[in-house]
Amino acid sequence: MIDLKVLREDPEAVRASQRARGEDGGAVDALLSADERRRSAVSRADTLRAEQKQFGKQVGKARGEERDALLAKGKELAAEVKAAEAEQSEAEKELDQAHRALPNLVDTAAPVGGEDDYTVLEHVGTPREFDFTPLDHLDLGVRLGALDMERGAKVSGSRFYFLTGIGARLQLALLNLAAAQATEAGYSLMVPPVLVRPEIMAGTGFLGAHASEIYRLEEDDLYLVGTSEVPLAGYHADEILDLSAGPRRYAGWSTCFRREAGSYGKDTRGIIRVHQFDKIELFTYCAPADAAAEHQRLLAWEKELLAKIEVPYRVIDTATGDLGTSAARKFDTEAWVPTQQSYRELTSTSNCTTFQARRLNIRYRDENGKPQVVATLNGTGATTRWLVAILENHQQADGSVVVPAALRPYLGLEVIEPIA
RNA sequence: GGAGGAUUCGCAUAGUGGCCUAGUGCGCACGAUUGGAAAUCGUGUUGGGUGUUAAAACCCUCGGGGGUUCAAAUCCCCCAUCCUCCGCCA
Repeated sequence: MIDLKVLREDPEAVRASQRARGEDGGAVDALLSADERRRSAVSRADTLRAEQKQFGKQVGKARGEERDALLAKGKELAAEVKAAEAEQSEAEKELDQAHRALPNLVDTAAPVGGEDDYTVLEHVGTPREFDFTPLDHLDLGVRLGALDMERGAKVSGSRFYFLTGIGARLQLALLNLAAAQATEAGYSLMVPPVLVRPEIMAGTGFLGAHASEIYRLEEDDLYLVGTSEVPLAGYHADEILDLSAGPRRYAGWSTCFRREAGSYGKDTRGIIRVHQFDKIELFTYCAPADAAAEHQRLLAWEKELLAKIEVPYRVIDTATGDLGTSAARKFDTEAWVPTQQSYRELTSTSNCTTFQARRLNIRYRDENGKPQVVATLNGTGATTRWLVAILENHQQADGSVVVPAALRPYLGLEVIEPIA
Protein backbone atom coordinates (compact mmCIF):
# COMPACT_ATOMS: atom_id res chain seq x y z
CA MET A 1 0.00 0.00 0.00
CA ILE A 2 1.18 3.48 -0.75
CA ASP A 3 1.35 6.24 1.84
CA LEU A 4 -2.02 7.98 1.96
CA LYS A 5 -0.34 11.19 3.08
CA VAL A 6 1.55 11.28 -0.20
CA LEU A 7 -1.70 10.67 -2.04
CA ARG A 8 -3.49 13.54 -0.29
CA GLU A 9 -0.64 15.97 -0.71
CA ASP A 10 0.32 15.13 -4.27
CA PRO A 11 -2.26 13.03 -6.10
CA GLU A 12 -0.76 14.05 -9.44
CA ALA A 13 2.48 12.23 -8.58
CA VAL A 14 0.49 9.07 -7.93
CA ARG A 15 -1.39 9.44 -11.21
CA ALA A 16 1.92 9.90 -13.03
CA SER A 17 3.22 6.71 -11.44
CA GLN A 18 0.15 4.83 -12.61
CA ARG A 19 0.61 6.15 -16.14
CA ALA A 20 4.27 5.07 -16.11
CA ARG A 21 3.14 1.56 -15.23
CA GLY A 22 0.62 1.67 -18.05
CA GLU A 23 -2.20 1.36 -15.55
CA ASP A 24 -5.46 3.04 -14.80
CA GLY A 25 -5.34 6.53 -13.30
CA GLY A 26 -8.95 6.19 -12.18
CA ALA A 27 -7.85 3.95 -9.32
CA VAL A 28 -6.14 6.99 -7.83
CA ASP A 29 -9.30 9.04 -7.70
CA ALA A 30 -11.26 6.09 -6.37
CA LEU A 31 -8.74 5.85 -3.54
CA LEU A 32 -8.88 9.58 -2.87
CA SER A 33 -12.64 9.59 -2.49
CA ALA A 34 -12.62 6.40 -0.40
CA ASP A 35 -10.14 8.13 1.91
CA GLU A 36 -12.41 11.16 2.11
CA ARG A 37 -15.45 9.02 2.91
CA ARG A 38 -13.70 7.08 5.60
CA ARG A 39 -12.51 10.18 7.39
CA SER A 40 -15.94 11.68 7.58
CA ALA A 41 -17.46 8.37 8.71
CA VAL A 42 -14.84 8.00 11.44
CA SER A 43 -15.36 11.50 12.66
CA ARG A 44 -19.16 11.02 12.87
CA ALA A 45 -18.86 7.72 14.72
CA ASP A 46 -16.28 9.15 17.13
CA THR A 47 -18.58 11.98 18.11
CA LEU A 48 -21.52 9.67 18.73
CA ARG A 49 -19.45 7.23 20.75
CA ALA A 50 -18.18 10.04 22.96
CA GLU A 51 -21.76 11.13 23.59
CA GLN A 52 -22.87 7.61 24.41
CA LYS A 53 -20.00 7.03 26.83
CA GLN A 54 -20.81 10.15 28.80
CA PHE A 55 -24.45 9.16 28.83
CA GLY A 56 -23.80 5.64 30.09
CA LYS A 57 -22.18 7.04 33.19
CA GLN A 58 -25.29 9.00 34.12
CA VAL A 59 -27.42 5.86 33.84
CA GLY A 60 -25.20 4.07 36.33
CA LYS A 61 -25.90 6.70 38.97
CA ALA A 62 -29.60 7.31 38.32
CA ARG A 63 -32.47 5.62 40.18
CA GLY A 64 -36.18 5.10 39.71
CA GLU A 65 -38.16 7.02 37.09
CA GLU A 66 -35.20 9.11 36.14
CA ARG A 67 -33.33 5.94 35.36
CA ASP A 68 -36.14 4.61 33.17
CA ALA A 69 -36.15 7.78 31.10
CA LEU A 70 -32.40 7.65 30.69
CA LEU A 71 -32.57 4.02 29.64
CA ALA A 72 -35.03 4.86 26.88
CA LYS A 73 -32.82 7.67 25.61
CA GLY A 74 -29.84 5.36 25.89
CA LYS A 75 -31.45 2.85 23.59
CA GLU A 76 -31.87 5.52 20.94
CA LEU A 77 -28.28 6.58 21.24
CA ALA A 78 -27.12 2.98 21.06
CA ALA A 79 -28.97 2.53 17.78
CA GLU A 80 -27.40 5.67 16.35
CA VAL A 81 -23.94 4.55 17.37
CA LYS A 82 -24.52 1.15 15.84
CA ALA A 83 -25.54 2.68 12.53
CA ALA A 84 -22.58 5.06 12.52
CA GLU A 85 -20.21 2.20 13.28
CA ALA A 86 -21.61 0.11 10.47
CA GLU A 87 -21.04 3.04 8.14
CA GLN A 88 -17.52 3.45 9.45
CA SER A 89 -16.56 -0.16 8.96
CA GLU A 90 -18.06 -0.18 5.48
CA ALA A 91 -16.03 2.93 4.60
CA GLU A 92 -12.90 1.36 6.05
CA LYS A 93 -13.40 -1.79 4.04
CA GLU A 94 -13.84 0.19 0.85
CA LEU A 95 -10.74 2.23 1.57
CA ASP A 96 -8.69 -0.87 2.25
CA GLN A 97 -9.82 -2.42 -1.01
CA ALA A 98 -9.02 0.68 -3.04
CA HIS A 99 -5.75 1.04 -1.16
CA ARG A 100 -4.62 -2.51 -1.83
CA ALA A 101 -5.62 -2.29 -5.47
CA LEU A 102 -2.99 0.36 -6.14
CA PRO A 103 0.58 -0.80 -6.92
CA ASN A 104 3.65 0.85 -5.45
CA LEU A 105 4.77 4.27 -6.62
CA VAL A 106 7.50 3.85 -9.19
CA ASP A 107 10.89 5.42 -8.61
CA THR A 108 11.14 8.48 -10.86
CA ALA A 109 14.65 7.34 -11.80
CA ALA A 110 13.37 4.12 -13.38
CA PRO A 111 13.11 4.14 -17.19
CA VAL A 112 9.51 4.71 -18.29
CA GLY A 113 7.96 2.24 -20.69
CA GLY A 114 7.09 -1.39 -21.30
CA GLU A 115 8.97 -4.66 -21.01
CA ASP A 116 11.47 -3.80 -23.75
CA ASP A 117 12.20 -0.28 -22.57
CA TYR A 118 14.76 -1.28 -19.97
CA THR A 119 18.10 0.53 -19.78
CA VAL A 120 21.28 -1.52 -19.99
CA LEU A 121 23.49 -0.23 -17.19
CA GLU A 122 26.61 -2.24 -17.96
CA HIS A 123 28.10 -5.33 -19.51
CA VAL A 124 30.48 -7.48 -17.48
CA GLY A 125 32.67 -10.02 -19.23
CA THR A 126 32.61 -10.95 -22.91
CA PRO A 127 30.67 -13.82 -24.45
CA ARG A 128 33.08 -16.60 -25.29
CA GLU A 129 33.92 -17.59 -28.87
CA PHE A 130 33.46 -21.32 -29.30
CA ASP A 131 35.63 -23.24 -31.78
CA PHE A 132 33.06 -26.04 -31.65
CA THR A 133 29.28 -26.07 -31.64
CA PRO A 134 28.23 -25.62 -28.04
CA LEU A 135 25.56 -27.90 -26.61
CA ASP A 136 22.65 -26.47 -24.75
CA HIS A 137 22.32 -27.08 -21.03
CA LEU A 138 19.85 -29.93 -21.47
CA ASP A 139 22.08 -31.92 -23.83
CA LEU A 140 25.02 -31.23 -21.57
CA GLY A 141 23.04 -32.12 -18.47
CA VAL A 142 21.95 -35.44 -19.89
CA ARG A 143 25.48 -36.37 -20.98
CA LEU A 144 26.87 -35.43 -17.61
CA GLY A 145 24.16 -37.40 -15.81
CA ALA A 146 23.07 -34.17 -14.15
CA LEU A 147 19.54 -33.72 -15.41
CA ASP A 148 16.53 -35.90 -16.26
CA MET A 149 13.59 -34.05 -17.75
CA GLU A 150 11.80 -37.11 -19.12
CA ARG A 151 11.36 -38.72 -15.76
CA GLY A 152 10.47 -35.35 -14.30
CA ALA A 153 7.60 -35.21 -16.77
CA LYS A 154 6.66 -38.83 -16.07
CA VAL A 155 6.43 -38.21 -12.35
CA SER A 156 5.07 -34.66 -12.21
CA GLY A 157 4.33 -33.35 -15.68
CA SER A 158 5.89 -30.76 -17.93
CA ARG A 159 8.33 -28.26 -16.45
CA PHE A 160 9.38 -30.72 -13.77
CA TYR A 161 12.77 -32.41 -13.68
CA PHE A 162 15.13 -34.42 -11.58
CA LEU A 163 18.55 -33.10 -10.77
CA THR A 164 20.50 -36.32 -10.70
CA GLY A 165 23.87 -37.19 -9.22
CA ILE A 166 26.36 -34.53 -10.19
CA GLY A 167 23.49 -32.17 -11.08
CA ALA A 168 22.14 -32.32 -7.57
CA ARG A 169 25.65 -31.94 -6.16
CA LEU A 170 26.33 -28.97 -8.41
CA GLN A 171 23.17 -27.23 -7.24
CA LEU A 172 24.03 -27.85 -3.61
CA ALA A 173 27.53 -26.53 -4.19
CA LEU A 174 26.16 -23.40 -5.86
CA LEU A 175 23.60 -22.71 -3.15
CA ASN A 176 26.18 -23.36 -0.46
CA LEU A 177 28.52 -20.89 -2.14
CA ALA A 178 25.76 -18.30 -2.19
CA ALA A 179 24.77 -19.06 1.39
CA ALA A 180 28.39 -18.70 2.52
CA GLN A 181 28.80 -15.36 0.77
CA ALA A 182 25.52 -14.10 2.17
CA THR A 183 26.49 -15.18 5.68
CA GLU A 184 29.82 -13.43 5.33
CA ALA A 185 28.02 -10.27 4.20
CA GLY A 186 26.00 -10.30 7.41
CA TYR A 187 22.84 -12.09 6.31
CA SER A 188 21.20 -14.56 8.68
CA LEU A 189 20.63 -17.79 6.83
CA MET A 190 17.02 -18.92 7.06
CA VAL A 191 15.15 -22.00 5.93
CA PRO A 192 11.59 -20.69 5.85
CA PRO A 193 8.22 -22.37 5.44
CA VAL A 194 7.20 -22.53 1.79
CA LEU A 195 3.48 -22.69 2.50
CA VAL A 196 2.05 -19.40 3.72
CA ARG A 197 -1.25 -17.94 4.78
CA PRO A 198 -3.28 -15.77 2.41
CA GLU A 199 -2.60 -12.54 4.32
CA ILE A 200 1.15 -13.04 4.04
CA MET A 201 0.91 -13.77 0.33
CA ALA A 202 -1.34 -10.74 -0.14
CA GLY A 203 0.98 -8.64 1.99
CA THR A 204 3.89 -9.19 -0.33
CA GLY A 205 1.79 -8.07 -3.28
CA PHE A 206 1.58 -11.34 -5.17
CA LEU A 207 -2.15 -11.83 -5.05
CA GLY A 208 -2.98 -8.93 -7.34
CA ALA A 209 -2.22 -9.00 -11.03
CA HIS A 210 0.00 -12.07 -10.71
CA ALA A 211 -2.28 -14.31 -8.64
CA SER A 212 -2.53 -16.88 -11.41
CA GLU A 213 1.20 -17.55 -11.04
CA ILE A 214 0.72 -19.00 -7.59
CA TYR A 215 -0.14 -22.49 -6.41
CA ARG A 216 -2.92 -22.56 -3.87
CA LEU A 217 -3.88 -25.41 -1.58
CA GLU A 218 -7.60 -25.03 -1.45
CA GLU A 219 -8.19 -27.56 1.35
CA ASP A 220 -5.89 -25.77 3.74
CA ASP A 221 -6.16 -22.21 2.45
CA LEU A 222 -2.41 -21.95 2.04
CA TYR A 223 -0.21 -20.78 -0.82
CA LEU A 224 3.03 -22.29 -2.06
CA VAL A 225 5.60 -19.54 -2.29
CA GLY A 226 7.23 -18.56 -5.56
CA THR A 227 10.20 -17.18 -3.63
CA SER A 228 11.29 -17.06 -0.02
CA GLU A 229 10.83 -13.31 -0.25
CA VAL A 230 7.28 -14.12 0.85
CA PRO A 231 7.97 -15.89 4.17
CA LEU A 232 10.92 -13.59 4.86
CA ALA A 233 8.68 -10.54 4.44
CA GLY A 234 6.09 -12.19 6.66
CA TYR A 235 8.69 -13.06 9.27
CA HIS A 236 8.44 -9.67 10.96
CA ALA A 237 4.77 -8.96 10.16
CA ASP A 238 3.04 -6.95 12.90
CA GLU A 239 6.34 -6.19 14.60
CA ILE A 240 8.22 -3.07 15.52
CA LEU A 241 11.87 -3.69 14.75
CA ASP A 242 14.92 -2.23 16.39
CA LEU A 243 17.03 -1.04 13.47
CA SER A 244 19.42 1.02 15.58
CA ALA A 245 22.22 -1.41 14.72
CA GLY A 246 21.45 -1.13 11.00
CA PRO A 247 19.33 -3.07 8.51
CA ARG A 248 18.07 -6.61 9.22
CA ARG A 249 19.34 -8.93 6.52
CA TYR A 250 18.11 -12.46 5.89
CA ALA A 251 19.09 -15.04 3.31
CA GLY A 252 16.32 -17.55 2.68
CA TRP A 253 17.12 -20.97 1.29
CA SER A 254 14.01 -22.51 -0.14
CA THR A 255 12.30 -24.33 -2.90
CA CYS A 256 10.14 -22.05 -5.04
CA PHE A 257 6.96 -22.96 -6.89
CA ARG A 258 5.49 -21.18 -9.90
CA ARG A 259 2.55 -22.14 -12.06
CA GLU A 260 3.97 -20.41 -15.14
CA ALA A 261 0.42 -19.82 -16.32
CA GLY A 262 0.38 -17.95 -19.59
CA SER A 263 3.89 -18.97 -20.57
CA TYR A 264 2.83 -21.96 -22.64
CA GLY A 265 5.40 -22.71 -25.27
CA LYS A 266 7.99 -20.39 -23.76
CA ASP A 267 11.28 -21.94 -22.64
CA THR A 268 9.89 -25.45 -22.75
CA ARG A 269 13.33 -27.02 -23.14
CA GLY A 270 15.44 -27.66 -20.09
CA ILE A 271 15.32 -25.91 -16.74
CA ILE A 272 15.13 -22.25 -17.72
CA ARG A 273 11.47 -22.00 -16.80
CA VAL A 274 10.20 -24.67 -14.41
CA HIS A 275 7.46 -25.10 -11.83
CA GLN A 276 9.83 -25.86 -9.00
CA PHE A 277 13.36 -24.72 -8.30
CA ASP A 278 15.65 -23.83 -5.44
CA LYS A 279 16.90 -20.42 -4.55
CA ILE A 280 18.87 -18.40 -2.08
CA GLU A 281 17.03 -15.12 -1.64
CA LEU A 282 18.46 -12.02 -0.02
CA PHE A 283 16.03 -9.92 1.95
CA THR A 284 16.51 -6.65 3.82
CA TYR A 285 14.46 -4.61 6.25
CA CYS A 286 15.80 -1.07 6.59
CA ALA A 287 14.85 2.55 7.20
CA PRO A 288 13.24 4.05 4.09
CA ALA A 289 16.01 6.64 3.85
CA ASP A 290 18.56 3.81 3.47
CA ALA A 291 16.60 1.81 0.90
CA ALA A 292 18.16 3.20 -2.28
CA ALA A 293 21.69 2.59 -0.96
CA GLU A 294 20.71 -0.88 0.22
CA HIS A 295 19.36 -1.60 -3.25
CA GLN A 296 22.79 -0.81 -4.70
CA ARG A 297 24.40 -3.07 -2.10
CA LEU A 298 22.08 -5.93 -3.08
CA LEU A 299 23.02 -5.46 -6.71
CA ALA A 300 26.69 -5.41 -5.75
CA TRP A 301 26.32 -8.69 -3.81
CA GLU A 302 24.61 -10.27 -6.80
CA LYS A 303 27.44 -9.15 -9.06
CA GLU A 304 29.99 -10.52 -6.62
CA LEU A 305 28.30 -13.92 -6.81
CA LEU A 306 28.06 -13.81 -10.58
CA ALA A 307 31.77 -13.08 -10.74
CA LYS A 308 32.37 -16.28 -8.80
CA ILE A 309 30.68 -18.42 -11.43
CA GLU A 310 32.58 -16.60 -14.17
CA VAL A 311 29.85 -15.99 -16.73
CA PRO A 312 29.38 -12.89 -18.89
CA TYR A 313 26.34 -10.85 -17.99
CA ARG A 314 24.67 -7.48 -18.25
CA VAL A 315 22.78 -5.38 -15.75
CA ILE A 316 19.49 -3.79 -16.67
CA ASP A 317 17.32 -1.16 -15.04
CA THR A 318 13.82 -2.55 -15.53
CA ALA A 319 11.24 -0.26 -17.15
CA THR A 320 8.29 0.98 -15.10
CA GLY A 321 5.76 -1.11 -17.02
CA ASP A 322 7.61 -4.30 -16.14
CA LEU A 323 7.87 -3.72 -12.39
CA GLY A 324 6.08 -6.02 -9.99
CA THR A 325 3.20 -4.67 -7.93
CA SER A 326 5.43 -4.06 -4.92
CA ALA A 327 8.55 -2.76 -6.62
CA ALA A 328 9.46 0.89 -7.04
CA ARG A 329 12.60 -0.03 -8.91
CA LYS A 330 14.19 -3.23 -10.11
CA PHE A 331 17.60 -4.22 -11.41
CA ASP A 332 18.05 -7.52 -13.18
CA THR A 333 21.27 -9.23 -14.10
CA GLU A 334 21.15 -11.40 -17.18
CA ALA A 335 23.75 -14.00 -18.05
CA TRP A 336 24.82 -14.81 -21.55
CA VAL A 337 23.40 -18.13 -22.72
CA PRO A 338 25.52 -19.18 -25.72
CA THR A 339 23.06 -21.55 -27.36
CA GLN A 340 20.32 -18.93 -27.24
CA GLN A 341 22.66 -16.11 -28.23
CA SER A 342 20.90 -13.98 -25.67
CA TYR A 343 20.98 -12.74 -22.12
CA ARG A 344 18.69 -14.48 -19.62
CA GLU A 345 17.72 -13.26 -16.18
CA LEU A 346 19.73 -14.78 -13.34
CA THR A 347 19.02 -12.30 -10.59
CA SER A 348 16.50 -9.63 -9.84
CA THR A 349 16.60 -7.12 -7.04
CA SER A 350 13.66 -4.95 -6.11
CA ASN A 351 13.28 -1.98 -3.83
CA CYS A 352 9.75 -2.28 -2.47
CA THR A 353 10.13 0.85 -0.33
CA THR A 354 7.41 0.87 2.34
CA PHE A 355 4.81 -0.83 0.16
CA GLN A 356 5.03 -4.38 1.52
CA ALA A 357 5.75 -3.26 5.06
CA ARG A 358 2.64 -1.12 5.14
CA ARG A 359 0.54 -4.12 4.12
CA LEU A 360 2.27 -6.41 6.57
CA ASN A 361 2.41 -3.80 9.34
CA ILE A 362 6.16 -3.86 9.87
CA ARG A 363 7.66 -0.84 11.56
CA TYR A 364 10.82 0.36 13.26
CA ARG A 365 11.56 3.08 15.78
CA ASP A 366 13.08 6.22 14.38
CA GLU A 367 15.64 8.31 16.27
CA ASN A 368 12.80 9.86 18.29
CA GLY A 369 11.47 6.45 19.27
CA LYS A 370 8.41 6.87 17.09
CA PRO A 371 7.19 3.88 15.09
CA GLN A 372 7.61 4.33 11.33
CA VAL A 373 7.03 1.96 8.42
CA VAL A 374 10.20 0.12 7.28
CA ALA A 375 11.35 -0.41 3.72
CA THR A 376 11.86 -3.92 2.34
CA LEU A 377 14.15 -5.04 -0.44
CA ASN A 378 14.91 -8.37 -1.99
CA GLY A 379 17.42 -9.81 -4.38
CA THR A 380 18.40 -13.16 -5.80
CA GLY A 381 21.37 -15.02 -4.40
CA ALA A 382 21.54 -18.05 -6.64
CA THR A 383 18.96 -20.32 -8.28
CA THR A 384 18.63 -23.56 -10.16
CA ARG A 385 18.60 -21.53 -13.36
CA TRP A 386 22.20 -20.54 -12.74
CA LEU A 387 23.15 -24.11 -13.65
CA VAL A 388 22.17 -23.29 -17.22
CA ALA A 389 24.70 -20.46 -17.44
CA ILE A 390 27.40 -22.44 -15.66
CA LEU A 391 27.05 -25.54 -17.84
CA GLU A 392 26.78 -23.74 -21.15
CA ASN A 393 29.50 -21.16 -20.62
CA HIS A 394 32.07 -23.55 -19.18
CA GLN A 395 31.61 -26.50 -21.54
CA GLN A 396 34.48 -27.96 -23.52
CA ALA A 397 34.59 -29.66 -26.89
CA ASP A 398 34.57 -33.13 -25.32
CA GLY A 399 31.31 -32.42 -23.49
CA SER A 400 32.96 -31.91 -20.11
CA VAL A 401 32.39 -28.80 -18.04
CA VAL A 402 35.05 -26.85 -16.19
CA VAL A 403 33.97 -25.98 -12.67
CA PRO A 404 34.52 -22.29 -11.84
CA ALA A 405 37.31 -21.96 -9.25
CA ALA A 406 35.06 -20.55 -6.52
CA LEU A 407 32.73 -23.54 -6.78
CA ARG A 408 35.45 -26.18 -6.55
CA PRO A 409 35.75 -26.23 -2.77
CA TYR A 410 32.00 -26.82 -2.57
CA LEU A 411 31.83 -29.46 -5.28
CA GLY A 412 35.16 -31.16 -4.79
CA LEU A 413 35.76 -31.37 -8.54
CA GLU A 414 37.58 -29.26 -11.11
CA VAL A 415 35.92 -30.73 -14.17
CA ILE A 416 32.62 -32.54 -14.61
CA GLU A 417 33.02 -35.35 -17.12
CA PRO A 418 30.34 -36.97 -19.30
CA ILE A 419 29.21 -40.29 -17.88
CA ALA A 420 29.13 -42.26 -21.16
C1' G B 1 -10.19 -36.35 14.29
C1' G B 2 -11.57 -35.96 19.80
C1' A B 3 -11.14 -33.93 25.09
C1' G B 4 -9.33 -30.26 28.38
C1' G B 5 -6.52 -25.67 29.52
C1' A B 6 -4.57 -20.97 28.10
C1' U B 7 -4.22 -15.97 25.35
C1' U B 8 -4.65 -8.82 29.71
C1' C B 9 0.35 -2.52 28.60
C1' G B 10 8.19 -5.11 26.69
C1' C B 11 8.01 -9.44 30.60
C1' A B 12 5.26 -11.53 34.90
C1' U B 13 0.62 -11.12 36.98
C1' A B 14 -4.47 -8.86 39.29
C1' G B 15 -9.04 -8.12 37.56
C1' U B 16 -16.74 -12.52 37.33
C1' G B 17 -21.25 -6.15 34.21
C1' G B 18 -20.78 0.68 35.86
C1' C B 19 -15.47 3.05 41.31
C1' C B 20 -11.07 -0.21 34.69
C1' U B 21 -9.80 6.64 32.62
C1' A B 22 -7.05 -1.53 33.23
C1' G B 23 -4.07 -2.20 39.20
C1' U B 24 0.71 -4.27 40.95
C1' G B 25 5.80 -6.08 40.34
C1' C B 26 9.95 -6.32 37.05
C1' G B 27 12.32 -3.96 33.08
C1' C B 28 13.20 0.70 30.65
C1' A B 29 13.65 6.38 30.42
C1' C B 30 14.11 10.91 33.01
C1' G B 31 14.68 13.48 37.67
C1' A B 32 15.87 13.89 43.09
C1' U B 33 19.43 12.09 46.58
C1' U B 34 25.29 11.10 46.27
C1' G B 35 32.07 13.13 45.73
C1' G B 36 30.53 8.99 42.33
C1' A B 37 27.65 4.57 42.33
C1' A B 38 24.28 0.93 44.52
C1' A B 39 19.99 1.27 47.31
C1' U B 40 15.89 4.57 47.94
C1' C B 41 12.17 8.15 46.41
C1' G B 42 9.43 10.70 42.47
C1' U B 43 7.65 11.09 37.39
C1' G B 44 6.85 8.73 32.90
C1' U B 45 6.49 4.19 29.94
C1' U B 46 1.04 -0.11 24.16
C1' G B 47 -0.22 0.88 19.49
C1' G B 48 -3.55 3.09 15.96
C1' G B 49 -7.14 6.84 14.25
C1' U B 50 -9.94 11.72 13.84
C1' G B 51 -8.24 16.56 14.47
C1' U B 52 -4.51 20.69 14.44
C1' U B 53 0.54 24.99 11.45
C1' A B 54 1.62 22.62 16.10
C1' A B 55 -1.08 21.43 20.26
C1' A B 56 -5.45 20.55 22.95
C1' A B 57 -9.55 17.49 22.74
C1' C B 58 -11.86 13.07 21.31
C1' C B 59 -12.33 7.79 19.52
C1' C B 60 -10.49 2.76 19.13
C1' U B 61 -7.13 -1.06 21.19
C1' C B 62 -7.48 -6.76 27.21
C1' G B 63 -5.67 -13.01 20.72
C1' G B 64 -9.46 -11.94 16.14
C1' G B 65 -14.65 -11.45 14.64
C1' G B 66 -19.81 -11.28 15.94
C1' G B 67 -23.76 -10.93 19.75
C1' U B 68 -26.47 -9.57 24.55
C1' U B 69 -26.77 -4.71 27.33
C1' C B 70 -28.02 2.15 28.29
C1' A B 71 -22.99 0.09 29.66
C1' A B 72 -18.41 -5.78 28.37
C1' A B 73 -11.40 -7.43 30.00
C1' U B 74 -15.79 -9.47 32.63
C1' C B 75 -21.79 -12.78 29.90
C1' C B 76 -22.96 -15.71 25.02
C1' C B 77 -21.45 -17.59 19.95
C1' C B 78 -17.76 -18.43 16.07
C1' C B 79 -12.61 -18.47 14.73
C1' A B 80 -7.16 -18.34 15.35
C1' U B 81 -2.78 -19.55 17.97
C1' C B 82 -0.19 -22.12 21.88
C1' C B 83 0.04 -26.11 25.72
C1' U B 84 -1.50 -31.08 27.74
C1' C B 85 -3.76 -35.73 26.76
C1' C B 86 -6.29 -39.54 23.50
C1' G B 87 -6.84 -41.57 18.58
C1' C B 88 -5.03 -42.06 13.54
C1' C B 89 -1.00 -41.61 10.05
C1' A B 90 4.23 -41.21 8.59
